[in-house]
Amino acid sequence: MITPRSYKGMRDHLPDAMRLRRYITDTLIDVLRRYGFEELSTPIVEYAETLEGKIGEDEKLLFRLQFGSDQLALRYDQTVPLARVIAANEGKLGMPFKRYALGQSYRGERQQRGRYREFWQLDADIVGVDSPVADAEVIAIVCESLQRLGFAGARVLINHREILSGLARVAGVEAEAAANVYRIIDKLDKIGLDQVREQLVQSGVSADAAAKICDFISLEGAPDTVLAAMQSTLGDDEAASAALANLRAIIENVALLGVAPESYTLSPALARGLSYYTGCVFEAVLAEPPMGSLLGGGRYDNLIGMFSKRSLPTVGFAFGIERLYDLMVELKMGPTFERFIDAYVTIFSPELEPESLRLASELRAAGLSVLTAYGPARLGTQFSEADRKGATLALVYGPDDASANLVQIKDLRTGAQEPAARDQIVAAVQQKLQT
RNA sequence: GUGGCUGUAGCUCAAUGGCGGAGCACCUCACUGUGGAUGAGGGGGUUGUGGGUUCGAGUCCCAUCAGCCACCCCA
Repeated sequence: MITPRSYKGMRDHLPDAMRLRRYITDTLIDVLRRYGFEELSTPIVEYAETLEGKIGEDEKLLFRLQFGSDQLALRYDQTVPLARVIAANEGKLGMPFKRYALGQSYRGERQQRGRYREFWQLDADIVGVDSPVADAEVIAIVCESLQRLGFAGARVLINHREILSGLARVAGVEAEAAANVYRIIDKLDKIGLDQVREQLVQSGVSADAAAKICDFISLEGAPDTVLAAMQSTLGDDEAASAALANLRAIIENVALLGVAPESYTLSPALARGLSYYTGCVFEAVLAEPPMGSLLGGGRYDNLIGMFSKRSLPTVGFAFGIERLYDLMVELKMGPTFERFIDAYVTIFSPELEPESLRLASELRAAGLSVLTAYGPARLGTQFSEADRKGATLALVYGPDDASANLVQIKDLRTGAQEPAARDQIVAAVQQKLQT
């Protein structure tokens, strides 16, 4: 016998889990469709060279595999494969191109809460425009989606990579040390300002520069206030000023798109790890319980250029389905899914089995989800199974019903039972389901 | 990848180094044309796995696997 075990960090999704997971992804995809996104899906396996050199230090987390002499890897996210497929099909797609994709990605991390080696993401991107309207649109989508799922308290944190670069320059940090600075300030929420200052100094940043950086990342308040304060620190840096103007435009458009002010905030400490981001970056977090970010995204204007002579500006993000799901289970959110089968057709006796199966067939042809018994059994047992399997109605066709041309329809929600004419059964069942 | 904690029935958890249990869930019956309630009965475990110490190990030791937490980093 083989021990039935699954690989660490990877989990099976049983029907109970899949109902909620499907609800989550259906809800999110519905929002994306209303914004005009189209589905574009790529393979899980890529040539290793496609993924290498795009994601930064975490490249060591790539699951690598070899088939014959082919050097392959499982995708680490869906963004890099998107860049590849866009570069190869640019002429067919028509810019700007808005895509979404639902699927697994793989990272060889040690498993922890909210972190799995196989995890599902719903990725969405707008390819081919650098307008701040596009950045604003994806942020609006994110806010709307979280609302729809019921995460009223979630907040979207927004920052800009070029503002961080400007901060590093203005503080006098060497270009090579900048990545380290981003990594440290990104931990502000977790370790606090004093620890950030300490770690900055430890990493070789001067006390003066560390103080400047800490002042900057402590900025908070309404976007206008924060932007003005940023401007006064970074005003002399040309690239940072451009980034501030860009971020201002994005924020203005987010408001125009109808997003409530309390659902997003500027967060000067937000850095995000993936090395391909070039502009605006954002993520969504929930204050309680702790779960890391529910989604993450930003603008990456140079990634497609790594696969093509011509680069294409792109902004995108990915929902973390595992985290959304785990949180919704923990917080008892989402529908209850008590009745997800329309009808269960009982089988009274061997003689009446054929007619019961015909009955089920008619209901299915009308588009209903129908279970049948797999043989005669005590009616009590059959009702019990019908209830357990989530049926709304149970149908009985017994000898008395057969001779009277009736079918008994029992509503398992209430226990009430009524007869219906055999030749009107589809309409009668549909009518019952409406109530 | 590094460090720490945990692992007993499907689930939640008991059991001083001395006979492995409870509640819930599941199955059968009371009930041969009616589920949820009630009652009676039943099935379930190599105590994650493999070694070791001991007269005796769920309990102590080592290894391993998995999960949780902290790093690292991230959805």
